[in-house]
Amino acid sequence: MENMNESNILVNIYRRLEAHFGPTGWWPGDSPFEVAVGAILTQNTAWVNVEKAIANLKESEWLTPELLITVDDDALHEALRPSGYFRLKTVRLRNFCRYLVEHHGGCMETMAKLPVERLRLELLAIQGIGPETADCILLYACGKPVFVIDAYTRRVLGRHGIAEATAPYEALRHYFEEHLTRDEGFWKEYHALFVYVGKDFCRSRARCDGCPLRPLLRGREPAAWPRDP
DNA sequence: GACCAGGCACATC
DNA sequence: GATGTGCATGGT
Repeated sequence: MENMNESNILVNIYRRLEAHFGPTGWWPGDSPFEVAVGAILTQNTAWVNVEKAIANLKESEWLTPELLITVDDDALHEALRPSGYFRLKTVRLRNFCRYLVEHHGGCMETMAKLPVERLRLELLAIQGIGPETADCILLYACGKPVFVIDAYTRRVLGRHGIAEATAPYEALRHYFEEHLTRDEGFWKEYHALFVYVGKDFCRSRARCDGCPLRPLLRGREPAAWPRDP
């Protein structure tokens, strides 16, 4: 944290968001495995639809890596249908489950014992798991200190001129990781709060009223209303 | 009826 | 390296 000014700005942003939204308790889920499943199913999908798919998996008692690998194709399609992209997500979910079973005996806690850098590379090597999904699994399912970047994060950064919203994923991740105290509980909440403020206030110019970041960031906002990266 | 939602892989230029 | 497209459903 060599640049204390930058760190202070980010901490102040967090305080504003935390004061406005309160604790988010992210990520919702009854187990690390369920969190990982949710991370895959929520790709480009509203969470409310993911909940329906996860409820289907629980109802069918398929919410284990071993069973998700072996259940019937059509049956899994139907279970995942509410979360969209169901053919794609059937494949992606199974890719992750096969990795978990073959490399860690199907145990998330065993997987989480790997060093974060190595585990991140292994997750990224799975077809269907990109940087955001990998980091959600690392942070919320494994408790690893990685800062998740998503479309909402970029939107908030762009709207308020906090950082270069179109910067590469890794550049933004490192920006937060270098300027914030390394604390996975803190980072879990911070990412969730970016999603909340991005949804409620940064979606359009018309929704800016009452944004908890406006009093703090006035003067730092870009002259032009940026488009989503 | 367009647009968006807690992305990713792949093709093409 | 940037840009475009397919993937699917449900809410606004």
